[in-house]
Amino acid sequence: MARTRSYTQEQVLEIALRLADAGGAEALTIRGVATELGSAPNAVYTYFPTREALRAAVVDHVLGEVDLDLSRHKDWRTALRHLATGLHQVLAAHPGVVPLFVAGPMFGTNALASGEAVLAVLRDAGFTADDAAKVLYTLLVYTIGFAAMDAAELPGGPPPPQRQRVKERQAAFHGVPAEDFPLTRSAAGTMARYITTAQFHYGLDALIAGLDPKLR
Amino acid sequence: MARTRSYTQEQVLEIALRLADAGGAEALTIRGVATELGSAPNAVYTYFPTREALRAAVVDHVLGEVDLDLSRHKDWRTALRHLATGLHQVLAAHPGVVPLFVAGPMFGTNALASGEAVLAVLRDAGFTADDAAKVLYTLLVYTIGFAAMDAAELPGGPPPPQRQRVKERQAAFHGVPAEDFPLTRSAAGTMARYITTAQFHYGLDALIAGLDPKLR
DNA sequence: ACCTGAACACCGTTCAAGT
DNA sequence: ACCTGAACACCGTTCAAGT
Repeated sequence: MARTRSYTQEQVLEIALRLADAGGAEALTIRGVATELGSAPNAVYTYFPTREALRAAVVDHVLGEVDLDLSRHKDWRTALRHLATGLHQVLAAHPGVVPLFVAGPMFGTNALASGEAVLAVLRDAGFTADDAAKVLYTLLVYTIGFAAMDAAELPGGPPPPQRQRVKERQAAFHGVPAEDFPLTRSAAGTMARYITTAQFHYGLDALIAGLDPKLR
Repeated sequence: MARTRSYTQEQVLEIALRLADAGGAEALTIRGVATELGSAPNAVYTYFPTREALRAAVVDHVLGEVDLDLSRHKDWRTALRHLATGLHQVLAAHPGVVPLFVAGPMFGTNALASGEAVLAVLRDAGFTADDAAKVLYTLLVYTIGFAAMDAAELPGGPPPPQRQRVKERQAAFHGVPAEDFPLTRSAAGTMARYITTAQFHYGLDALIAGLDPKLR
């Protein structure tokens, strides 16, 4: 007989996100979700056909946390900065989900909506459709790339405060032999700060500045 | 009694790289290496203490394929472009290793050597040590980020020719509903080409151009 | 239509034992 | 010092069966 689902897709999604937040990307498993659900592992396949489908859905779910209203900004630079900053913040808050972002979404509803919003801003600013798309992807590569390299060194669980991480990294760079790598060693302080939002904005500002001459 | 190793670390490393090239990052497993070695799984721990250590060693091994001699370039822009292009090519040739690059190396011999080379070029060009390090990281984030998003959509095995991949992507973007996402849909041709070296250079050129005003 | 039990073919890692 | 056998605690996924 027809029976009703015990859970909604949304509920399963939120459990998956909680697992990733608590234990990193590796903790987001079918069996882990099943345990949280109190069901057998294969019951999860009622809601998502594969582990990859579940992961893609989590990505688009998290992307929904980013503010996509770019219409209020008067120029494209501010709009791009706003979107990249918002995405950066959401990714930094969910480091366990970041590795999944690298693989996509591309075709999730929120992914398409955010892309469409950026393309509209760039069209209004006079970019060709071709240039607009290239600019959009460049921005995503930098933002997701930055978050991915940041998240990769975290163990799982809620991210420790930036101050503490910088301190630990400083200790690590202190171990680099000054005889062999003098320039690296003397830049240890800066390198320890690679994970900060200041470093993120350094690169972001350079990128946006450099995209400028592409405008007709 | 003391017995000699059956293999060198180098040989184990090359087996691991071959596994990643043939089957993607997921195929680079301790047990897979053991099978290739014709040994029990735990024999691999004679050569590397953990799976993570093996993966980090593979990353630095692959990084050794990149040409790090930047001294012959007359300006820093050309030097940066040369390094990024070389890294891009090596990463494109080993998509299965790219996910491991996101996690580091940072402290491998080749990683430190390449960083030191870039810092020297930027110092000679008049950058402060602080700016030089920031520029270096921005370049790495973009290059590794681009390769990671590229590699993520590949199944494992030798990468198919770019033409074929673009064609497949074009079909996928053709499925986006034009009523809801008209701008995305009309940029489908450009988006299908996100994986090309032309797209890589578009963003790279913008980035290098934008880093310019940071110079004193 | 949804869920369970049981199994298959995998993982990384550890421990005690052999040479 | 190096390697093996055996085990532990995991994976994703499939198949047949129950309600």
